[in-house]
Order: sequence, then C-alpha cells, then structure tokens
Amino acid sequence: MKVTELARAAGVTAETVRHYTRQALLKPHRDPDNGYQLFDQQDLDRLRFIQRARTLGFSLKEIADILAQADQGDSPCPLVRDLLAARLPQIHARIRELQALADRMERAMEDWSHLPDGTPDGHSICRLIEQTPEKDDDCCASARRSS
Amino acid sequence: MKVTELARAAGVTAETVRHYTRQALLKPHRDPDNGYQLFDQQDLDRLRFIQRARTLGFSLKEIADILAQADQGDSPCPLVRDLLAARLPQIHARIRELQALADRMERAMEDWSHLPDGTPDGHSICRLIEQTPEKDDDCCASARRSS
DNA sequence: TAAAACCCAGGTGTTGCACAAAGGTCAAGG
DNA sequence: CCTTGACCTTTGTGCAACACCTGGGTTTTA
Repeated sequence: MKVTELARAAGVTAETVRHYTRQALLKPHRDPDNGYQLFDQQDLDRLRFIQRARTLGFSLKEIADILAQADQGDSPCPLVRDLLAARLPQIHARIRELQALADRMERAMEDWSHLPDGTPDGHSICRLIEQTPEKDDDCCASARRSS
Repeated sequence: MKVTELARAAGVTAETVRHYTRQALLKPHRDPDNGYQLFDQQDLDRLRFIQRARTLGFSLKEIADILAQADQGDSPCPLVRDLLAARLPQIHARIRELQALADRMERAMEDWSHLPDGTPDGHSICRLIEQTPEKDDDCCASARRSS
C-alpha cells in the first residue's frame, strides 16, 4: 500500500500517515524504484492500534513508547495501565476547570445582560470584563498548563 | 516600572509580560538611556484586564482585537459579548468530549482489570488496547481539533 | 501525450508561553 | 574601582498534532 491507500483504509488523512511515519510510529519499507513508502497489513494494524490508543487519550509520544516496547518483544501492557491511570485524574481535573470556566462565562453573560456597553474613557477598557471577579488564578493557571 | 516589577505587580512571570509586549498587547515606552521597557499604571491596568479576559477564556488574539478597538475609542463590549457567546457552546462541547474520553478510559480500566498482560506476538501489540471499541471517531476528531 | 492524481522532503503556521544564549546595565559591597 | 549578582535586551528554540504549501518527480488514465 502507498500512503494514500493506507490512509483511506484507516480513515485518516495522508498527512496523518506521513506525520506518524516522520515520528517513526510507522516504518514503511521503500520501493527501490521510486522511493515511495510502502505499507503492509501489519502497518495497517499498527495504524488502527494508534487510532484506538488516541481515542483513549494517549499522546503520540506515549504511543511511540508503547510501540517501541512491543517491538522489543516486551509486553507494553503494564506501561499502558500506568499511563492511563496517571492520565485519568488529569482529565477529570481538566473537566472541572473547563466547567468552572463555563460557569464563569455564563455568570458573566448573565451579569452583563443588565449592563450598558459604554465607551472606553482612558480609565476603563470594557467594564464588562473589568467588573468580573478576578481571584480564579489557581484554577486557570493550571487550566492553561494542562490544555 | 520595568518588566519584572510589572510582572510581580500583576502576579505573572516576566516572560509573560515580554510575550504580551511582543504580541503588542502592551506598548511600553522606552528609557532613552538604556532601551529598557518602561510601564506605567495604565499598563498595569491593561495587564490585569488581560488576565481577567484570560480567565473568561479569551485567546490572546481576541484580547488583542478587543484592546485595539478600545484604543481606537470604540466600545469593545459588543465584540466581547459576541466572542463569549460564540465560545461558550464550544466549551460545553469540549467538556462533553472530555467526559466521553474519561468514560472510555474508566471503562477500559475496568475491563482490563480482568485481563492478563500478554506478550506481543506479531499479531497483537497490546490486547488491552486492541480489544477496546473503536467507533468514536466523530467525537474524538472534533475533540482533537478543539483541544 | 498531456492532464490528473499521486509521491517525496522540507518548511511554515497554529497557542501561550518557558527557557536558553549572548551580551549590556545597574546597584551594592569589599 | 571593581566585582558580583540581579536585572535588562533581542533572538531563537521547544512543546502537540497535525494541516498546508512549495517545488519537483512519478504514475495512471483518458
């Protein structure tokens, strides 16, 4: 299979396939005639594996580590369990942060519905924003870090 | 005020201040002697404004647009309302996506607790992942885009 | 045979900073 | 007076996961 064929078989773009190849998640052999990348059924399995791992929230780098272990003949399953167990609470934290953000946004919209728009006067830029409470630093600092 | 002083006054890093300055969100005047960036009280107000806007989920580019309007003497408030109204459903969508991800992860952990780890055998890389359901494409495609 | 469709490598853009390099400036202490 | 350390400057790199573009070669098809 060539790039586009593999991509279509897995339901991803050719760019994605090339990207994974550049990151050495896929290791096609080359057609000696024209240098084209050639993939086989194992590569398709591998690509599908990558897609499943992505839906579970693994990063490409983590997937690379998992595949590397497997390529060495070691079981990557303990690593997989660990990574997932570590990531899950982060996801929950991120959800809470986003929920807090949504709450702030909704509260702001509500509050603002009673306010006039006003023109900037050198002291105020936009009172809508200036009158919103400020002390959410901890939350949003970490929200930004983990996004 | 110099960079570090402004940064400390607003509770951010000097890097952040420099970054905002590079992006023209802050426009310090220069000390003619040594070329240092000098900030005044208005810049501090502006920086605090930026921080508040960030806690409401605005991007730096959006904040730049808001500030540009205000600098022109126009009220940015309608823009602010529009941006927030547009972003809010996206946030909710992102929350749903992350929640679905967390659910998948939890289900996987649960399912895996009964499975052995197994060694890769050329047909299987890690059954833990390979046996997880695949059809969440729509969800996670958009999850990836908006993250 | 020429266009359409595909292939390649390499570079850029996205977001919000963090960090490092290489060098200039400044206040305080020996 | 000179050093030290803290600060300043600009410039460039790195992060994640691709998307997109350039420029040029190849293959397929009408």
